[in-house]
Amino acid sequence: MLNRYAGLNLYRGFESLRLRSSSDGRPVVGRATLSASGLPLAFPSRATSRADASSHRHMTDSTPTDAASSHRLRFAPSPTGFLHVGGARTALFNWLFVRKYGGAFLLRIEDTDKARSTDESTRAIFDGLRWLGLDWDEPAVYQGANVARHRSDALRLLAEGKAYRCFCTTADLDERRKAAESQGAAFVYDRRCDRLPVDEIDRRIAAGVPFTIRFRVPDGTTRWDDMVRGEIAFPNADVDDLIILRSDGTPIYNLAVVSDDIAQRITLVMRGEDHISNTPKQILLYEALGAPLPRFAHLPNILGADGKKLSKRHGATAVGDYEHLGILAEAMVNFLALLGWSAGDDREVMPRADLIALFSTEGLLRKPGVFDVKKLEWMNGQHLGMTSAEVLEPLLSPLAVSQGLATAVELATRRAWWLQLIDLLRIRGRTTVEIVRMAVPYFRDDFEYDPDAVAKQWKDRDATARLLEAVRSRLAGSGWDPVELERDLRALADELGIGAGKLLQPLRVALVGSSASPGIFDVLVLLGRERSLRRVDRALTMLAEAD
RNA sequence: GGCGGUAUCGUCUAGGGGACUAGGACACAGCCCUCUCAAGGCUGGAACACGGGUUCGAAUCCCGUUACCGCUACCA
Repeated sequence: MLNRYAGLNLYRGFESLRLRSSSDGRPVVGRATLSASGLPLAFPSRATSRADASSHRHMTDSTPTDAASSHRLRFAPSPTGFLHVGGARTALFNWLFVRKYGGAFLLRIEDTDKARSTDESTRAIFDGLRWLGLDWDEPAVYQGANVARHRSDALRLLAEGKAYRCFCTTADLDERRKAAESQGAAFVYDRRCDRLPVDEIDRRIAAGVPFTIRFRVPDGTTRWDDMVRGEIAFPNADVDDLIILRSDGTPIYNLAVVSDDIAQRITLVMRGEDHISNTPKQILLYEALGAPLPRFAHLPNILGADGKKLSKRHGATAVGDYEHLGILAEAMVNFLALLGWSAGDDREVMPRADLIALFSTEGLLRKPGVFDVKKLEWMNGQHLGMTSAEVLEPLLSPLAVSQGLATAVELATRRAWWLQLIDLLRIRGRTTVEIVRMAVPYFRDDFEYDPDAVAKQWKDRDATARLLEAVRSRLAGSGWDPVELERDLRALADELGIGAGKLLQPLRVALVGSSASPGIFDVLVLLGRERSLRRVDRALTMLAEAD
């Protein structure tokens, strides 16, 4: 980790501030395009271009985009892990809002917790958003690049008497907190440092006693009209005097967010419900800083099957996990959109364009929802069925290659054939991974024969052998297209006096080793005459060999 | 503990005083279609947390209870 906070020189900064009555602090604008950590990733991708963003816009209906009231929303994840589905959902709603009503969707990486933030996580967040197709409209901002502004905002509050120095140590605070809790009481900071005489404060500063800066919460009640929950009010008495600047001069979350949201002129803060209790603190900070308030919207949490907030122990919770499981980004977006929002009618499966067109803040839900993987898979199957083979091919080819089914060159040479196979398989599978698995017998001869299918369809070995013998000679003389094959094979069944199924099922096992596959005549065409006959021959051999 | 939030089938939801013997979807079961599977169609079981109000009338409004979730850091 690079020492991105080097050179803060905090005590000097504090001193100079104390002598001055206001922070003259030249506004420090974060160098947004530069990653504080040196990541070469400031711009997301071509998908971020203005042109692209506006192409989304014209797909939606109406909604004014007059610059004066243009919305500015942001997604502000902390890079301490992979992009979680909860975070992805939050990002999606912010994105949907902007694509629907106009404005800008911003990305801010909250990397001020240097102990936990990693470049790898930042990359994972970019990858996840890119995969989902959630493009942001301005270069990503790194919060760590703005600590100077955060600090000057904190010092300004100090200078204006809206905050005070607190000399209490962490150890002391912990002890008092523990004591209060053991008596069943809620711990609230008793403002003892706010009552220190001026000369005592000066003495401690002179003695180099470390201090934090605490925001002095005013009397009254803080309320706001939450876009999803209606009015929420907190008596300020329940809001603790929060620390806004650590004793090492770095900012605390609530201050940093407010400072950045003001700087980025955010108009609507849409985030998870776990931030509800941070909101009064932040509103108070906006007011103290003299900045106009944004609107707030708190989305419900996403829960695991056990009803607890979704976390790693629930299994796959990173969006990247689902990408690897074979879920389509379109399906993931669709599914996530329905977790906390409803179109108001019974519409569930829909493409992104409809999601944008139908999105409305009215449809935002308050109740936490359980992440149901089964339904995600079903929805993915629906999307697979709606997506053309041409679109699916670039997704499936790498998988087929990595599974050793073929080389990329081979796939390219047999593209028409490959597309035809995809077309037959896409409505039968629920994930791309499953489709590739189903494709195995069409690529390789060493596929597995399903024991159950063999036991059931090749029960009477002699009879099956005679049957396949007949099928083989009929196949050898048949024209090789679905219509002729069907005609000839059905005729054979008639001649033999058996139902078509009695003939086709044993053949299916011979061809693909399973009792489930696309229509048998399509399978024959896909396999080709030579390979089909070879597989029948092999089945005959297997039937003869078996005791 | 304190503060805040939420409460309709197992799950996601529709519902916003009478159209509700509560609708749809996933999952589950059965049937149909059919060369199998998938898809599709049909059918079935399955819910308004509880208690008070308000009202001619409450899933819908109000209060309380309960349950669950979140927050309660010199984390974000």
